[in-house]
Order: sequence, then C-alpha cells, then structure tokens
Amino acid sequence: MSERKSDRRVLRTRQLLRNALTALILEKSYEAITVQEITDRANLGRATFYLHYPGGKDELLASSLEEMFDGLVKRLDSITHEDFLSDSNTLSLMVFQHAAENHELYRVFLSGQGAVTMTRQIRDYLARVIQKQFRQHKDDTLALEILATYMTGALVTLIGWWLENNMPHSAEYMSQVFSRLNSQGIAPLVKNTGNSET
Amino acid sequence: MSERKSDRRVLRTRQLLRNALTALILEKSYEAITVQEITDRANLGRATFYLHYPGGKDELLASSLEEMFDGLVKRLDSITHEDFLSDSNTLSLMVFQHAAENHELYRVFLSGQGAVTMTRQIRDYLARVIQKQFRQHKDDTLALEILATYMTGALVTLIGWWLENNMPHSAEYMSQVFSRLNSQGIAPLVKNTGNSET
Amino acid sequence: MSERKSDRRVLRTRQLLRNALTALILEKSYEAITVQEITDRANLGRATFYLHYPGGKDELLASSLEEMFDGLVKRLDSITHEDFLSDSNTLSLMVFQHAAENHELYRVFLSGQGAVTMTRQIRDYLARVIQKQFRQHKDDTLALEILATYMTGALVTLIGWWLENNMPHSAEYMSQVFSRLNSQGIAPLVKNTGNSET
Amino acid sequence: MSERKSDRRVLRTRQLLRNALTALILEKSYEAITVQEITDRANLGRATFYLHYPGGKDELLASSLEEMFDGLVKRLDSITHEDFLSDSNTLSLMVFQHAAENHELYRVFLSGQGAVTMTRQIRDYLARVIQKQFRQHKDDTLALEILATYMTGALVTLIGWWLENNMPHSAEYMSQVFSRLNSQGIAPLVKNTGNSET
DNA sequence: TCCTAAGCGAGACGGTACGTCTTGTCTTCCA
DNA sequence: TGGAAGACAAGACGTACCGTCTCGCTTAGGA
Repeated sequence: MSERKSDRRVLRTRQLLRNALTALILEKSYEAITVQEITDRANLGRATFYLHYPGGKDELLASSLEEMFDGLVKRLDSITHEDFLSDSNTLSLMVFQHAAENHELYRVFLSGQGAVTMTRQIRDYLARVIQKQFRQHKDDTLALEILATYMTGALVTLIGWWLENNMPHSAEYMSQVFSRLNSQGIAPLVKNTGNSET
Repeated sequence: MSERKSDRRVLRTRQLLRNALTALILEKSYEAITVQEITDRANLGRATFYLHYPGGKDELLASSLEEMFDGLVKRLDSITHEDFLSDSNTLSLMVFQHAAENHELYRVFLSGQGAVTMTRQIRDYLARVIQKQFRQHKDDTLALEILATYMTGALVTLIGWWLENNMPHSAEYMSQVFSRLNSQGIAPLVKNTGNSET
Repeated sequence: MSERKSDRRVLRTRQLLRNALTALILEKSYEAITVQEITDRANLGRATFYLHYPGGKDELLASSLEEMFDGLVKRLDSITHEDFLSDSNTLSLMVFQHAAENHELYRVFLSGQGAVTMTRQIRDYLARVIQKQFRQHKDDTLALEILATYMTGALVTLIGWWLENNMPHSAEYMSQVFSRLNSQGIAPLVKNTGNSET
Repeated sequence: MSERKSDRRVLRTRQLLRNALTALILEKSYEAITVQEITDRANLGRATFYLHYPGGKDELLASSLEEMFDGLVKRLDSITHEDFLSDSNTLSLMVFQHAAENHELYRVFLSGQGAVTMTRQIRDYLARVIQKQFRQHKDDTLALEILATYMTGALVTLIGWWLENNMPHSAEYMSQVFSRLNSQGIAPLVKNTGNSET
C-alpha cells in the first residue's frame, strides 16, 4: 500500500544529490562541477550517483529542473483566457516571480554556462502556453508561432538579464515593464522624447 | 612594412584551425569537439594549436566568431541615428540578412546544440549596438539596458526559430514582422480581432 | 540429535554454491569468476554467499577442494608403511587414479589457467603425506622436506602434463613410469644407451 | 644512427616501472599491487603506465621476467652435451644460482601468488632444454617428454620450496641433492635405512 | 494452529581500482 | 624559427566488483 522503506531511502538519496548540485551551482559554474564534488557534498559514494543518474551530471540537472518547473507549470495552467487578453501581466508576473524564487537554478541555464537544452525547454514550454492562449483567440493574421517566439524570447532573455544583475528591480516592476513593451512596443518611448527634440 | 614570410605562415595556420573548427561545428556539438580533432582536421600538431591559442578551444571559437561578425559589425556601424529612430527596420534587416548568409553557423549557435557562450556573445553584441543608438537619443525613462535586452532577446530568438524552421519567409518579411511587433507591440493584433472592441 | 530442517537447508545452499563454482571453473579462469556469477548460477542472493563464506571466493574454493580431496585423503590414509617402502607404486597410482576420476577439475588446477593456490594446496597436501611416511622411517640423512618436495613436484607436474595431453597413457602406466624414475632415477636410462658404457 | 633521445627516455621510463614493480613485490603480494602504487613509486602518471603497458600489470611483469630470463637462457645455451651426460649437475646448478641471484622475482611466480603463466613458461622452457639434450642422446625407451616433465617439475618445485624457506642451503648443495635424487632416485636412501631394520 | 525465528532475495550503499580520455606542458627533431 | 611528433602529469570519466547493510518475504518447528 504505502511506499516501501527502500523507496523512501532512494528518494532521500536523490534529494541529497539534487541539493548538493544546487548548492554547488551557487558556488561555481555548472560545467566546472565534478561528479565527485557532488557526491562528496551529499555524503554519498560516486558509484551511488551513477546508480541513480546513469546519464551523469546532466541527468541530475534535468531532474532538478523538472522538480522546480512542476510548480511553474501548475501556476501557468491556472491562467484564464480573460486574464491573458486583459492588459494584466498575469503570465509574465508569474514567470518573474517563479524566477525570483528559484533564482539560483534559473541563473544556471539562463546565463552563461547553463545547459542549452534547458533554456530551450523552458522557452518552448512558454511558447506553447502563449500559443494556446492566442489560438483560443483565433488570431492568424500573423503566424502564431512567430508571435509566441517573439514574446518568449524577449521574456526569457529579460529574466536572464535580471538575474545576472542580481534582481535590481522587483518582479512586479519587471513584469510591468515587459507587459508595456510587449503590448505597446517601444514606439511610445521613442516618439515621446523624439518629438521634444523637433 | 610588408609582412614577413613567417607572419603569413602564422596567419595561414590560424586560418586552417578556424576552418577546421567551423567545419566540425557543422557536424557535432561544440562541446564534444576535441582539440585533437581540430588539429587532425587542420593537419597540424596539437602543440601547434596551443602555440596560437593558449586559451584552448574557446579562444579559437572567439577568434572564429570575431572573423564572422566583422562583416555584421561594419554594416551595423553604418546605421545612422535617423535610420534607427525612423520606423524603418534597417537594423533588424541587416541582422536577418547576415544570418541568412551565414545560416549554417548561426543555426548551430542559436538553435539546439550550440554553445551557449556563442548565443550570448551575439546577443550581448547586439544589445550594445542598440544601447548605443538609444543613448544618443538620451532616453532614460526606462533603463536602456532593459530595453536593449528586451529587443535583442526577441530578435535573436526569432532568428533562431527562423533558421530552425529552414527560413520559411524572406529576411525582409521577418524583419518587417519584427519591426512591427517591436515598435507597436502585440496590442494592435489582439485588439483588432478581439470581441470586446472597446 | 538429528539435523534440523534449517541445517539441511544450509547444507543444500552451500552445495549449490560449490556446484556453481566448479561448473564455472570449467568455463573460465578462476580469477575471472565473480561472486555475482556464482550466486546467479546457484540462484541465490549475493548476500547469502557472504553469509556462508565470509572470506569470499577463496573460502568457497577451499571448501570445494576439501570436498573433492576427501576421497583421496581416505585412500591415501590406507597406505601402510610397508606399501610405501616396497617398490610398489601404491601412492602414485592412487593419485593418478584420483586425477583421472576428477580430471576436469584437476586439469583446471594443474594446467594453464588454474589458480596457483590450488596447485599449491594439492602439492602441499601430498608433500605432507609423503613426509609422514618417511618420518616413520626415521630417515634424516636428507632433509625430509626436500625429499617430499622433490617427489611431489615431479608427481604433480607429471599429472598436469598427463591431463593437458588428454591422458595418452593409462593411470597405471603413468604411475609405473613415475615410480621407476622416482626410485631408480634417470641414470639407468641414460647409462643403458650411453656410448661410454662404463 | 644512434638511438633518438626520446627512445632513451622511453627506455628509462620502462625501467623505472620495472624497478618500481620489483621493489613493491618485495613488500607485498603481486596481486595486491595497484597500478597506482607502481606509478607512484616510479614518479610517473598512471596514464603513462598504460601508454607503455596497455595490458596492465601482467604485461609489466612479463616484461620484467623476460629481462631477467635473458641471462638464464644465455647460460643454459652454453651447456654442452658432455656436461649434460656427465654426472655433473651443471644445468641444475645454473638454475639454482640464477634463482638465488633473482630470488625476489622468482619467489613471485614460484610461490603462492605468482602469475601461473610465468611458472609454466619457465617450466616449459626448461623442459625444452632438457629434451633437446636427451634427444641428441637418441633415447626413446621412455617418452622424452615425460622424462623432461618429470625432471622439470621436480626442479622447479624444489627451487620454489628453497626460496619460500629463505634459501637455508647454498645453491651448490641444493643442486647436488637434486642431481643425486635425479640420477639415482630415492631408492638408495630408502634401502640403506630400510635394510637396517630387517 | 498460530507465530516466530531463520534462511534467503533484493538491492542500496561506500569504497576502491580499473582502463580511457582529454587537457596543457615540455622537449627533441626536422625543414 | 615554426611546426611535427610525442612523452608526460594531472585528473575526471563511467564501469565493475567488493563487502556490508537493511528490508521484507517465506517457511518450518515449537508453542
């Protein structure tokens, strides 16, 4: 019925490994981290690592990220079509907040040395969410895919910049800026000051 | 005045190495490429590699990218402030065109298996160009950096998507779409077809 | 008084392990055999192995050899001192016969790929038997140990040769040859055909 | 013409490894010696070891033994047929002396833990030398091979015993004993004391 | 008949050595 | 003098066994 003892032990071991990895990520570049270092930190044998993650570091990272993104996925699923169409910045706010909460890991794949695959996975996931929202809207004057890619690229890159610069603004502020740029474009900014020069 | 024989030989050797690297990049992930493989391809000794690029692969990559981007840099330098402020899509068009010309390498950098470092280098370079343009404009209502990051992220991601999908539209079309989204935002698209019509 | 069921079960388990080992020894070098392989063959858990033979493979091997040599020991014990002193080849004959009966295992021990340990055990055991016989005889003009070692070395090596060559002669013939060489030495052979004829 | 410098370096490296191995053999069982220990002792990298001996420890041991046996082979080749037929113990003396000179290595393969292959190689080599001598003598009343095997087994085993017991007698004494047993057999010893009992 | 201790299977775990791979340095030789 | 060739140290990799341990299942023998 309930989980067997050994199952719990396995889960605990994996959690130890995940924790060790995230701890190390705060200290040095992911690429520079050694399997030995991870297992030392987790007080486990190196062989044990390969028992659980035969694919090496990358598999452990993927597992850590998966764990982390479960939360984001749940939140984004709760966005209604109305939220999306309104000027509210619900979606981007959620993403910025989630990034703030898990900023160490986000930094890994959004800035410099992260596994490319991961960046793409998040980007593709967000692109799919956005496309789904637009599709309900039946807009096809412009290829949905291009639109979604445009938005996602800007959003993800912005989050990367934000984290790399140690979050100089609040998630709310960043989200507002993004939403404004996204819905009205940069024209208002340029025009306003541009005119004054005339 | 004129180059010495040995200088020319040195240049030739470096070119051989750069060519070997770019050739290999088309075949496999940058990370998986070995110094030995590069020198084998270039018919050079491994020691020779370190003679010219003591910093390892990354230094050679930087050198290769520099070579490739020289052209883009020159073109972008020719953009005047007026071009930039106008609704014209000069900048993005140039980037899309350059991407089309070097699409094999770009694809590697920007899509799936490329080295993150490269994506970042391109992005950072573009961000600097854009910031420079805005700075002349003295706009600081919004942090310039955020603005530049926003634009660059969207642009680079869009190029990546475009190449991954085998350039289904012309560079001109892509550039127009980008410019429109960038200057007016997505609001017009959403509003037009929206049911609320308010 | 009588064995408990669990005792019988223990005996059965040990027998399974011994059988598995001897079966594997016929297939591959003893050194190359793994505890896991033994327990797989015996349909037992690896932990069970260590339950019965905490000393590892070597302990199991010792146990297997003991089992096999029990028969030989009994027979050799029946040799009287008179038999030994007479020209009869009782001892060597028994050994050759026992080797013939267990030729598969003997071959492994004594020829090519066998474990040295085993060869030594057999040799040391025989050396002890021989010494015991001589000791009753109180002969110490020559160190008993040297004598016993000399005989045993020759005997065991000869058996090894015999098995490696697929027993080209009968055990009786081999035993006679050995006994003749052993009691009279090679001089008769050399002298007879020698040119000197002195 | 002369050896290249790098050749000399390679030879030096291999010599260092051989020396390290023989040094370690004096301290612990061959099986228990680790490649790491050998290279530590030789002040070399582990990878370097595999560069020269891809087959691992055993290949290094074989190489060490080969070096050692070169001397024995030369000496034995100088034995004339007359020496062999005479009662002199030239052959066995040479072997005992060689064993004394190289007792550390001999101990490795003749006693307990040595590589079986080696024991067999020496034995087979000696058997061939002995057979060659007998063959000139045209004696075939008894299969030469059996005779040679008999002698070699006794000789090699005796040397093993001698070394294991820290050479309690001189090589000359051992050789005499062996020769006497070999040419006249054990009968004289047994008969002499046997008769006295009657 | 239950129930309780033992034998056992399963497999996680720490540890150690393995043989391989790549990196970067250095030295020697050749053109 | 630039480059080829390649020996070498260093150190991470992933694999393979080892011996130990803990966990439950099964099953027999005494209650």
